[in-house]
This record gives sequence, structure tokens and C-alpha cells, in this order.
Amino acid sequence: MEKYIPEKIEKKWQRFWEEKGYFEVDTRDTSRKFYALVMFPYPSGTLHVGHCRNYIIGDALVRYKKMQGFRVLSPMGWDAFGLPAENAAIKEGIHPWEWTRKNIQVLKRQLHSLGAGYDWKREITSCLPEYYRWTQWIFLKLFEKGLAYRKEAPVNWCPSCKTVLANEQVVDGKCERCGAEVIIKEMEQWFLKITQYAEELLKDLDLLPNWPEKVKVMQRNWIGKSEGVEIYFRLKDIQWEKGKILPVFTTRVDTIFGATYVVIAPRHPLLKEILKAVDEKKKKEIEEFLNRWRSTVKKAGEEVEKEGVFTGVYAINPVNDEEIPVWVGNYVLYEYGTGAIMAVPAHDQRDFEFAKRYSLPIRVVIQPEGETLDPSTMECAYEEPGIMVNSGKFSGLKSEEGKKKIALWMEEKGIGKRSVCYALRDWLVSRQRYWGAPIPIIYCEKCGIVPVPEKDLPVLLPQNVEFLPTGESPLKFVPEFLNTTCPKCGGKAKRETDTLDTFVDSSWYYLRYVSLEKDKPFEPEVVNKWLPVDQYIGGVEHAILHLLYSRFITKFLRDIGWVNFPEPFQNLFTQGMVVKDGAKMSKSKGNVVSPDELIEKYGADTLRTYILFMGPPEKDVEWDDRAIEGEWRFLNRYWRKAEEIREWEIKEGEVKIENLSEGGRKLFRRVHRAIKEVTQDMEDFRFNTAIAKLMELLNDIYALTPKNEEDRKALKFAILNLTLLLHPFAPHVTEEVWERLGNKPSIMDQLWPRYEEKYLAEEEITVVVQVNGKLRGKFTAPPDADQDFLKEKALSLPVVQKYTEGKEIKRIIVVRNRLVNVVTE
RNA sequence: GCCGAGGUGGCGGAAUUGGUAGACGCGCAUGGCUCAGGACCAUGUGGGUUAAGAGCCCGUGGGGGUUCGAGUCCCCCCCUCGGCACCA
Repeated sequence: MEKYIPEKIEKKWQRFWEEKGYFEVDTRDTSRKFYALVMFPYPSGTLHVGHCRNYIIGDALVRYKKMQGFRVLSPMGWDAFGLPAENAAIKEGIHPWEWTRKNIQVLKRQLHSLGAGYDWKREITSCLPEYYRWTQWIFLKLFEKGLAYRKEAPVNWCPSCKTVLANEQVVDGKCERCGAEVIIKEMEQWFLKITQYAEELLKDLDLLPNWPEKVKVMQRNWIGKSEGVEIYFRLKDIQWEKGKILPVFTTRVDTIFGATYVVIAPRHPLLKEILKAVDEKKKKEIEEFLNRWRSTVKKAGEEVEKEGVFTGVYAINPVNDEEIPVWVGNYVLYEYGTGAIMAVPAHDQRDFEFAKRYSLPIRVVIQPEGETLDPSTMECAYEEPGIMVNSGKFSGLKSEEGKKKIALWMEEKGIGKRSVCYALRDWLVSRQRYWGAPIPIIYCEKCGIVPVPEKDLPVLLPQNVEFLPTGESPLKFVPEFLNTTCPKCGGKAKRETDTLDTFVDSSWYYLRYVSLEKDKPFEPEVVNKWLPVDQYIGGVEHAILHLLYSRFITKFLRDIGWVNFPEPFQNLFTQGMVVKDGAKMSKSKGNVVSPDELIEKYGADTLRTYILFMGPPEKDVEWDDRAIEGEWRFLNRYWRKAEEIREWEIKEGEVKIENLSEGGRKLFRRVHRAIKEVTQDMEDFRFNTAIAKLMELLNDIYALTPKNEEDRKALKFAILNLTLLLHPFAPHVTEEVWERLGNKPSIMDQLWPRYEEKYLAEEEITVVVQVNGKLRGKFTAPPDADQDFLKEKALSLPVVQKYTEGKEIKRIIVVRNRLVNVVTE
């Protein structure tokens, strides 16, 4: 009997799989295809066991699907552009590519040592020109369709990373990457018009029943659809681009009769006209306010004191022709709705605070049922539904009903129309950094903004650059890059020096994996057959960012005819974090657990099995250094038993049930049951319980002392099936055992085992006996015994007689194959 | 504040969806093997009561309810985690 030495066998099988190309797939053959994808990593430093969970889940799935006869595509690559590489360049003087390349080597080694199988012929590295050339191509397509554009807008600026950030990259007012407080700046930047797809991105979430509800809810929140009414206020004495009309958006049109003033955003274009029209004193007052507003540092996600100033002009409420003042206020966003609001202080807390501060009138138009609100004593706005009052012919209606009626009435009268607003903003994609794909745009003195012609792609990122975090792209200081000629007129021109957000890189990589073409981003014919991805696996931290952007880009590519499906990821699984001492693993906290030492000590199979056994894969789990011993023991026990059985040199042949001992029959049935249950667990991603059942099966194997040759055959049958079922979790040791038991490698060529229905039933069933719902005893019975038999048997038990003595038996509940409950008075 | 997920032994976690709560594993205890330790093997392990066993009582965040029977269903409350939040 040989000892189990993982070190010896794991290297052997990793080499075997690689040499025989076990994970390579020809995508031109689309029969029985299964596209399994784990989110490609950003290559920073080394993997810890938390990252490993992702790849282990993915690999278990890949192997399981392969054994089910699917042609599984399992690619891997590197999300290789990004700030950490550039920061390393600034700090350590190492070139971002050098740093990235080294990290890729480390990660690759680690993935190999886990035994994770990938088609390395399809490796993607997003920072290499052969890839980012096509990222730039997508940008040009977006530009061509008017979906990539420049605008000046308030943007998120990270003072530490010295670059702008997308809204999605600001978490709690802080930079998602470095944690610094993000401030709002007015800047001209490149945006992608994701808002054009807002409705579809929202609606098509319904096409994704197998996405976690949590993720869909987050996306819905983020898109933030609101249905309401755009109301046209008439301006008194003043005109602007929309004539005398000032549209405002509200979701509470039922409160329109309570509007006592109107507020426009500081950036609202009407303000320019107002400044022209009003007298000097007023003008000064407004400008003072605007200057104060401009000079305050606005932190992202921070609520500021509501301030504003009366503009001197009036608007007319179209429902009652009332003249109300137009204010400008810092709490109104230009980016949302129409950039102007009607203020109903009695029924909106924000307006209420503003009205209190400036002593503006408060008028109640919604009364809670059975109560009377008094504006002079109200301490906060009443925002709930209620009965409408002071609302002309709508008074007396329930507010929810009034909302609908007023909207229709306004449309009839032409003083408003129903409208929809989204909280989603366009995606800011320019970054003032070096380590990203250059934006393929040229600024010509004569022709203005000119896209780089497709044939000139890629716009190469220059190699020799000085890395100084100045707040401007380092490319600005590379004259050979910066200065160019206009593709249109041939005149002097300058290149765009900002680079693309790395989320642009990752928004389409899953398409390229299936078809790595030289002269195009991918071959649509192949992509349309392999996509959508059958199973996508990754962290929930991308619930909004990457997953929303990818959905957007897919829809765009569909609209320009490059793909024919609306959603890129049919099924999504988000795994939970592995935490240590209650916190996310991170270098700064010093609580990272490296897979390397664990693999050295126990082998990859033990680590893989343990990580999957720890708990349900979608939930966070606490890492425990000691508990991994359990899996080490399990695999050793498995190995020893397999060796013992090997030494019996059992002849081939089917197990003959009639020749088995009672214990042998029991084990034989347990094997069938294990196949059934483990298969179901695999389908449901319940790897933890699948492994628990395999441990039980091994315990059952150990429980049988063979009475005859047939029993020994049953044991071999059991260990072979256990080997097959265990393979997705512990691929190396199962390959080795499979071979040592006299079979031809690879075990992956075997079909996943099947169970037979007739062997699932137990020979004997334990029936529980309750008296008044309390467990009092049990007995055994043959399966499917009839009710009367069970009733009789239960009543004959001495315990039951003890508890029912002198009492009337009211009812007896019999649940077949399960229990008898005797109910007394 | 709103939305979502969750609360089960000393610990990680199971529970056929209303039917033996605590599978499986860690840890712990006792015994075996060993010069010894480790490894390994066997047995036990929710709490209380008891010399021990049997027995009995309690027990799935708290309180109430439905039911022959509730971790599971309903109502109220508490706590933890995640997301959103001047979005009109």
C-alpha cells in the first residue's frame, strides 16, 4: 500500500492534462457547447484563498459539465490595465507592463497549482495592443453612432488617484480604489451614452431568471426609474431657449396645488437670461450666491445645507394661474429631470427645509385620513398618501387616484405630460492616467474632434513615459505621441491624451475569447453560437459596474449588427467572500491566507475540497486554519481504502445483488442514493452538501466488512463511483486512484455516473411515533407499509400505551414511511 | 429612511420544503496503537436533571398565532450584514 503524497501526483496530472490538451476547445464545433466563464482577474500581487474560491467553483463546474458530455469552453485572461500598475511605476520605478507581466506569471503559476483547467490558447491580456486595438475600435463605433461624446459636467475627482471616476466607482463618497474622499469638479470629459439604454437595461433584467435577485435589485436601484409628470410653468416677463415655458419634473403631481415656489439648478441655462433681465442689485445677489456655490468644495455623496436665492422672476402655476417666485437653489440637480422643480414644502422634506429657512409659504394639499395638518405647527413634511384638499376640483380624492387624474387632465389641457426619468447617468470613461487604452481621437485646429480612422488602429501607448501624478495624463508630456496630423485635412493636430476606464476593456472580453481574430474584434458567426455565456461566475462587487457596462456594450453591438443576442450572461453566480477575523482579506490588514503554503502542506485537492466544503458558495465564510484538517483526513481515508481495495485484485463484472450480504446490499443502495443526491447538489451549486454526502458515502464504505467476494465487488463499485463523483472537487487524487484501480486515464473521459431508481429505496424504514406531537418512540417497518399496519404497530408500543392510558384517543395521523402521531384529549 | 439577505451547539454549517432539529466536518473527551509525541483507529459529544443509564424537561434571535405536529407558514418586535439615498 502506497502513501498518499499529493505533491507527487498533482504535478503529474497537471502535466498530463496540459500535454493532452484536455481543456482546449475548437469553437468552430458548436455541438453540445457549454461556455463557463469566471471573471478574469486584475493581476495585482498574488492570489489569496478568497480569490481561489472563484476559480475552484468554476473548475468544479467545468469538470462536472465535461463529464456530462459537454464541450466546455473555459478561458482565462487578464484585466491588465489599471491604476495599481501605474502606481507601482511611480513608487518603485518599474514599468507598468513589467509589473503586470510579473504578476501574471505569479497568478498563472497559482492557477496551475490549483489544478484549474483553462484553454490557455485563448488567453487574453487587455493591455496588449492586439486586444486594446479592438477596445479602441468599439469606442470609435460608439463615437460614430453618437454614443461617445464630450461634455462639461460635474464629475467625480479623486484627489489621490488624480483622475476622474465614473459614478459607479464612487462608494460612500469615497474612491472605490483608494478610499480617498471624492470631490465634485466641473470638467469636460468623454462619456458613453449608457442612458440611451436605460429602459432596456431595466426591462431585460426580466430575461435573466437565473441571476441572483440581489444583483438585479441593485441594478434596478442604480438605473432608478421614476414615473411622473413634466409640468409646464409659464414664465412671467422672461424668455429663454424654450420660450416662456419652464418645465419641471415631479413624481408627485397630486401635490401640484401645494406648489408655493419653483427652484432651478445653479447650472440651469435660464439663469443666464435672468441675469440679463434683472436689475443690478438682484444680479449681484444672484452672482454672489453662484460664486459661493462654485467655490465650495463639493464632496461626493455629501448632503449640504440647503441654500438659494430669489431670482426676481415669477412663474405661473398652470393649474391655478397662481404667480409663484422662481428661486435658484443648491439642492436642485441640473443633471436630473429638467433641472428645475416645483417646490411643495408641505409634502416634500427638502422643500420644507428650504421653505423654513427662507420663510416661504407652506400650503397643505394632502391630509392624512382622520387628521388635520396645520402648516404653522408642522415639524416636517407629510410625504405619505392621503386625501387631497385645497386642490380645486380634485379636492376630496385619494391622492393616489388624484395623481392619475391630474396627469390625464394636464395632458388634455396641454399643460403637462407624463414622463419618465432615470437616475442612471452617462458613463464617464476618460481617465487622466497612462496605463489604459488611449482614446482614439485627434483634435485638429481646423476640423475639431476627429476620430482616428479604423485602419490606423491601434493607437499605441508609448513605452517611454515619465510617471508623475500631476492630474494630467502623462501622455501630454510625450511630444511624439501628442503631436500628429489630422486624418481629415492633414494639418497640425494633437492626440487625445486621456485613456479609457478599464471597465471599457472588460466590457467585451468574453466575446473575444471564443474567436481571437487578427482583423476584427471577433467573428460574429462563432460568437453568436457560443454566447450568451452559459455560466458566469464572479464576485458580487461587480453587481453594478462590470455587469451593467457589459450588458450595455452587448446591446450596442447588437444594434450595430455584430452580435444577435440581447444579454451576454445567461446565468450568473456570485460567490461570497472568504473573511478572516471577521474582515475581508487584504494586505493592509495583514489577514491574507495564501494558497501556496496550504498546497505545499496538504495539496491542491485538500484545499479545493475544503474551500467548497466550508459553506454555501454564495455566502461569506470565515476562514478556519484548523478545519482544513478534516478534508486532509477525508482524502487520506479515501486513498487508503482505495489502495486496500486495489490490493484485493477484484475481477471485473457487474455486482449481483442477490449474492450480497445485508451490509453489501445496504452499501450498494447508498451508492445509488449518493449519485442521485450529489448530482442534484451539483446542479444547485450546493458543493458543501455534495461533499458532505461524499464523506458519508466513504463512511458507509468503511462501515462494511466484506462477508464474501460479492461484497468486495460492491466495495469496488462504491469506491469507483465515489471517485467519479469526487473528481470535480479533487481532480488529481481521483485521476490517480482511477488509474491505480486499473482504468485508463483520464477520468474526465468517463461519463458522470447514473443511478437506478429501483435501488434508491431502503429495505427498512424507521417510523417515528409521537403522542400529541411529542416524540415518544420508534419502530422499523418495510417501505410503503399501509396505514393500518403502522397504526396498529404504533399503538402496540408500551410507551404509547403509557402515555395514552386512561385517555381517549381522538385521532391518529399516519404519514407514510415517516411517522405516526397519536392525539389524545 | 427605503430595498435586499440573514440570525440554528464551543465553531463552520445540515434539515427531503410542515413530519426524528443539529447531517457532514472542526474542536473537545475517553480508550487503543506508540518508549514518547505526532499521525492513525474506535467510541462519545445541544443544554438541564442524574453516580450513571433509562426517563423526563428545555431548546433553532424575542413575543404571539395557525396546526395533530413549526427551524420551516402568519403577525409584531430586536439584532447583524449588503445595497441605495438632496434622483424631485
